[in-house]
Amino acid sequence: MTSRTTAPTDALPDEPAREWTIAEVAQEFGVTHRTVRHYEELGLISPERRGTRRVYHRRDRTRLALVLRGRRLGFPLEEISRIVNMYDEPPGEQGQLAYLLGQITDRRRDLEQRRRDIEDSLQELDELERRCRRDLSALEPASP
Amino acid sequence: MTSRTTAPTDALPDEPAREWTIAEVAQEFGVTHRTVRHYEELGLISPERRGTRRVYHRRDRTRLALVLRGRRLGFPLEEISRIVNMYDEPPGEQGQLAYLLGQITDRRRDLEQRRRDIEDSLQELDELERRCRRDLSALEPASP
DNA sequence: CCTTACGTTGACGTCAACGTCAACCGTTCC
DNA sequence: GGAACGGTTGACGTTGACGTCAACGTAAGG
Repeated sequence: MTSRTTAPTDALPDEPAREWTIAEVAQEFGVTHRTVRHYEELGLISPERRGTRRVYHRRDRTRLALVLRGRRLGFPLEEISRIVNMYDEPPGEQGQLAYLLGQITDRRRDLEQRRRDIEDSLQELDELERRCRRDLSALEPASP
Repeated sequence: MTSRTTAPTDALPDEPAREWTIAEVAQEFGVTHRTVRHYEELGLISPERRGTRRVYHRRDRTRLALVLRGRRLGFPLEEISRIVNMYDEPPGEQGQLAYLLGQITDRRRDLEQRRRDIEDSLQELDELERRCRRDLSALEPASP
């Protein structure tokens, strides 16, 4: 009940190995089942197949949360794919690791730029609000 | 020379009323002329028309900068349109102002959510980098 | 056994944000 | 004066991120 859509970032120790259907994850994350399947087509998540049905585990939910955060930030899904795959690759050899470090640097630069953009936007919003309130109080000096 | 694409946020006092061609603004802002025209079709900028040619003024550059910042943040252009139009509307009457204040609140909420997402992402990147460097130093204890 | 609910696979549709191309116009410069 | 250059207007193409629809499978409940 902490957030509007049930905030499924949980890892409750009492549920040892829960499983979820597509309808459950879709609803909990506030997306359609089509979106979930689309992400699977792009390799962003790969749920277990039990017969023909998809079975989602905590791992899938973790990845989906990462994907949706990337989406909120406006990243294209292909880039998101590379990002989430950075996180659960095996340690790898030195070339891989150096490459990964480079990717990390790039991503950090990008995110820091975005943060600056956001700070600037917020500041300008503050300014605009001040002007707005000033104009408003100029219209009616006493609140009716 | 502060940024890669000449950072055209200037307002040099020595140039009293400069004008720009589409090629100039496109190059300085790092977009194509098609993009600039597209933004005009959507009403995001409205350059002067001298005969058939477009003539851009500081006002257009200011708006374009706002638009591109919104784009970097991943906002859809339609939403960006509403945002930039918030900034240079006339003061308006009390209903308008109240509405505007509501919009400001909404935008702020959105931006703050994004900022949280970015902070989280940056933290996780830090973690990943630490793991990465640890793995790397485990491979070659002395740098060759 | 039949319905109902949920799930699955294509496959086509859509919408935003441009890219690309053709055809054309107006200066300018040799 | 004509060729090159930059600009303009359609108009169609493309890509990403899904929406939507049809047709079908299957497990559960009455």
